[in-house]
This record gives sequence, structure tokens and C-alpha cells, in this order.
Amino acid sequence: MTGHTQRGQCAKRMSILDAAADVFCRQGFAGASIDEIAAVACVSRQTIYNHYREKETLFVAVVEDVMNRANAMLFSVLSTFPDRADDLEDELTAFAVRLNKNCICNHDGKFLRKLVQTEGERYPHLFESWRQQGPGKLTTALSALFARLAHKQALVIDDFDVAAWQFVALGNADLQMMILLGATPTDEELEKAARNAVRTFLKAYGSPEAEKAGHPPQLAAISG
Amino acid sequence: MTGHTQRGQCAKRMSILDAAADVFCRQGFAGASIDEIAAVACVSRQTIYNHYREKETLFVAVVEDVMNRANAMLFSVLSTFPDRADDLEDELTAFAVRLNKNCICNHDGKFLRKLVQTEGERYPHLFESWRQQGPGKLTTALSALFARLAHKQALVIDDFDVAAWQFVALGNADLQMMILLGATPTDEELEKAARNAVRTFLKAYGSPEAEKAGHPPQLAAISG
DNA sequence: GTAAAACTAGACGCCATTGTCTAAAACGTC
DNA sequence: GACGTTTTAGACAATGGCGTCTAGTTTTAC
Repeated sequence: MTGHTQRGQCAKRMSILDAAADVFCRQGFAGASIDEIAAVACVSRQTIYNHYREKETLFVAVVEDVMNRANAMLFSVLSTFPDRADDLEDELTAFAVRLNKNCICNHDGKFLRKLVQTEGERYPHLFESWRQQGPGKLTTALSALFARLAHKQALVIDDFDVAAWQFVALGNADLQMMILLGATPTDEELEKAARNAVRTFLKAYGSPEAEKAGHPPQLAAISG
Repeated sequence: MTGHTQRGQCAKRMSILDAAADVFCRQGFAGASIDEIAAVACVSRQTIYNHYREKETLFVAVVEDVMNRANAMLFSVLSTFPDRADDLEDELTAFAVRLNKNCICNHDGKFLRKLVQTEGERYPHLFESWRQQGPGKLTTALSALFARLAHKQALVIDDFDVAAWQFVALGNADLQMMILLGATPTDEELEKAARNAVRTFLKAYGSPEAEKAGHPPQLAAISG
């Protein structure tokens, strides 16, 4: 139980977890075979059974592993939310790109979406905890961040929770089909999707005082 | 091969297709067993092999069946899109409710989302045709319908395709999590989600001239 | 260097599933 | 009522995956 052994074991464990995530994601739980996972992980089948009692144990461990990584990435991205009202459109667009690219369209996001949908009913406890720690906290965090921007007069928002979800939903609007099919969007597609989303978001929630010359508000000319 | 026989066979076929859709949706392709499908359909296993050569043939037939039903329903709902500018918010909200309830949150929608995601890469041709005939035509149709409203000065839209996707995306925003977990939203939840979506959509795309007393535009008071 | 621990390759029993086959039964037509 | 078609129930071989076991090899600790 010394450091070296731990490192070796740890490496095998990670290799197994990565391979299992790959195979489970492609084939689903029922379609995945331990032999294929062992082959992808470059490990003998017995080693897998040595670390995890059975297929189900392995599956749960994989899901927890991916969940932890995804949540960490999510909060890492959240910490880059724009704090000041300057260049709000560009800043929000860049943030939406980061969110889509690193949390939703990446491997882990694809894995979780797929597996939550297919196995969620079979493991309610597992995915309930994901929902609470992932998307649940995303909502409250984003909601608070938008509240801060609203407090600084950069946005005009009546319901922060609703606005938070709508921001995320708008960000995915153009990518929905690609997300469904598991394709990875290019940087241009990500940029364009985020740009469209933020433009519409700001048309709905943008503060008139914060508008700059570049994008005059459509309704500014109305008198009353 | 007379009428009665046809009717009997047809009933069996439908029974098999329905049962197979149910089991495939719950268990996935790999996890579904012919025996379970036969049991749900109240049919002997041999009858299934009599109608469909093998499991894969049955699966393809089920997907095509559900796709056809879903597309028909989609266009049926699309035909109820509001045509006049009166009561636009209420009309759009009711439309969004219909779209979510009958096309996205129903059994067929759940089935297609699940199966496109899990088996889409294995049957690219099948799901490509779905994409073109379903969501693809939804975009162009919605886009044209919004263009008509814009032409009537009820909306102000620069890019109709983008607006169409955003309308759908906003409509799903509140339901995303339930959709992912396969839960069926209540009527109240559907109503509230649609209401939030349309409010924001109209804040972004609403025409100032069409605004009524009930919901004054946020930017109307600006002089500049 | 040695001993313990971990890993490998492969064989093995077990079970579920697929797809076929057969004989009997149900159904509809004439 | 006789005939052809369809359905049924069950047996059947073949396949493949799971999980165990064993014997031999590599890695790690001291």
C-alpha cells in the first residue's frame, strides 16, 4: 500500500475508467462487453473484476467519475463569467462558447446526456445526485451571476432563474441537432451559435443604459 | 389474403410495433429481448419472426413507424400556428404548449430522442432521413410562419431560421431536465414553460406597434 | 534478492438470447 | 364441414457474455 503501488494501481484504474466510459457511451450498458472494455483499456479482464466486483459496480464507478470531472469543469467555466458591464455582448458570447465547448459538447457531456437518458430510470439515486450537483447548481450559480449584472444595471431581469435557463437554452439552440447526434461542432459553429444566442438574450434582457453604439436597441426610437 | 385476414395481420403488426417501441425505448436495442416484446405484444415469438426477419429488421420498422407518426403529428401541430397578430402572446403560448405536449414530451418524442442518441451512429441513413423530414422541415416551416407574422408587423425578426430555433429552444428551456429524464410534465408545467418562453421571445422579437396594454415594452420609455 | 502483491492469458460453467423447427391449434374462406 | 393460412407453444442448437478459477508472469516493497 505504498506510493508506488498506488500509482500503478491508480493508473490501471484510470485506464479502466476511461475505456469503460468510452465503451459504455458507444454501446450503452447492455451492449457493452467487459472484454471490449478490457481490450480498450489494454488490461486483462480479470484485472477489471479485481477492481470492480461486477459490471454494474464498474458502471456506477464510471458514472461517478465522469460526473465529478464534469462538475469540476462546470464550476471552472462558471468562474469565468463576466463580472463587469464592459463589452457585455462579447464577454457573454465568449462565456457561452466556453460553456458549450467544455461542458456540453465535450466527451463527458455527451456521456452524461446519453447515459442519463438511457439508464437514468434504472439508477435514480445516481442521476438525482448528478442533477442536484450539476445542472441544479448551475442554475443557482448562473442565476446569482446574472443578478449581479442586473444589480450593476447591465441587464434588466425580472426572474433570474428563468433567465439563467433561457441563456443556456438559447446557447444550445443552434447546436441541438448536433448534440443529439453526438457530433462535435467546429469552433466557427460554436462561435456563431453563441453569438446568435447572446444577441437574442440581450435583446430580451439588455439594459438600455448599457447599450453601445455597435448594437442600437430596436425599440429605442419609440416614444411611449 | 382477403380483407379480413389483412385486418387481422395488420392488428398483429401494429401490436408488435407498439410493443417493440415500448421495449426498445426502455431497454435500448441491445437490452431488448424478442421474448419480452412478444410478451408485451401478447404474441408468440414465432409470429414476430414471421413478420420481421430478424431483430434488426424489426427495429428499423419500429423506428420508421414512430418517425412517420411523429412527423404527421408535427405537421398537424404546425398547422395550428397563429396567423393573426391578435392576442399574439396567448396564441404563441398555446402553440408552444401544443408543440411541447404533442411532439416533444410525448411517447414518440421520447422514443426518437433516446434512439437517435443511442443508435443514431449505427443507422446513419435512418436517422438522417428523420432529421431531414422532421426537425429540418420544422425549421423551414416555422421560419416561414414567423416570416408571415413579421410581414404583418407583428414581429421584428432579422433572421427567421435563427428565430425559429430559438423559439423551440426557449420553449424547452424549463423542461430540459424533465425531457432528459423522460418524465412527463404536468399541464401546469407546460403552461408555465411556454409562458416564460413566449414572454422572452416577444421581448426580443416583439414588434413595438403590436404591444398591448397588458405587457408594456421595457424599452418603450427611452428617448434615443 | 526475496516475498508479496498485482497482472495476464486462458479455460471453464452458467445463463440469456437469437433464430429455426415442428406439431398442434385457431381462424377465416368456400 | 374441408381446406389453407396464420398463430401458438415449446423444443432445439448455436452464440456470446458474465463471472470464476488456475497457473504463470510481472511489478513493487523492503
